[in-house]
Amino acid sequence: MTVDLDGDSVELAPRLLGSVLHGPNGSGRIVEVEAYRQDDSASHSFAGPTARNEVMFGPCGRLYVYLIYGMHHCANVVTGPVGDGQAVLIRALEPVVVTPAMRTARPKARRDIDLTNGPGKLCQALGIDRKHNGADLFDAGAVHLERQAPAPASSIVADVRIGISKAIDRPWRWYLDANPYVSKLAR
DNA sequence: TTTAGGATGAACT
DNA sequence: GTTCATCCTAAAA
Repeated sequence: MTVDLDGDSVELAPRLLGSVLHGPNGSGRIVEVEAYRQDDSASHSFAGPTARNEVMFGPCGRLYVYLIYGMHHCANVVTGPVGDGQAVLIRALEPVVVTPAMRTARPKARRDIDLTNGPGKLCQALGIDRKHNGADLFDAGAVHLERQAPAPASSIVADVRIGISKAIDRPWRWYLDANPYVSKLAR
């Protein structure tokens, strides 16, 4: 059941493109991801387990949610075996259906595009916050993941990650080519 | 259209 | 006290 995510985040991240993340306010298809590993100075898990990142070191298939810049939440899918701190950051979603709840949750979004085209935005739109930290994504709850067949390799673009200051050279960000919900395109 | 800077709180040094 | 896997607004071009 969860065997699917029991591997290396760098291998698994691009294979999550196309799967659907369900939240309290609605659902979205994953169109942009980034991989983070323990041997990666940009990862929260780099320096070992702490109170904040302990979910990353737990079983795969759980949700790791944290607060960034004092006001935004970011959602990650934990991968790999227990004791290995790695995860895949969900950077952008394409709404399956734009629900009234998503609109209400993101009054700043003028266009549908602005609803979920960034890691903080998608958490706000779907209603995901720290109370969902550690949630089992394979358990049919308010927040869960619906696996779909991986997107074809020909539709996936690899690029460097965004918003980090360390290990900036690793091409561990993947997104669906030409998808309008991708937060930032290749330079 | 693009760019620069501020907001805001928890973890960590 | 500093850092941060971001977003939004206002101002410049």
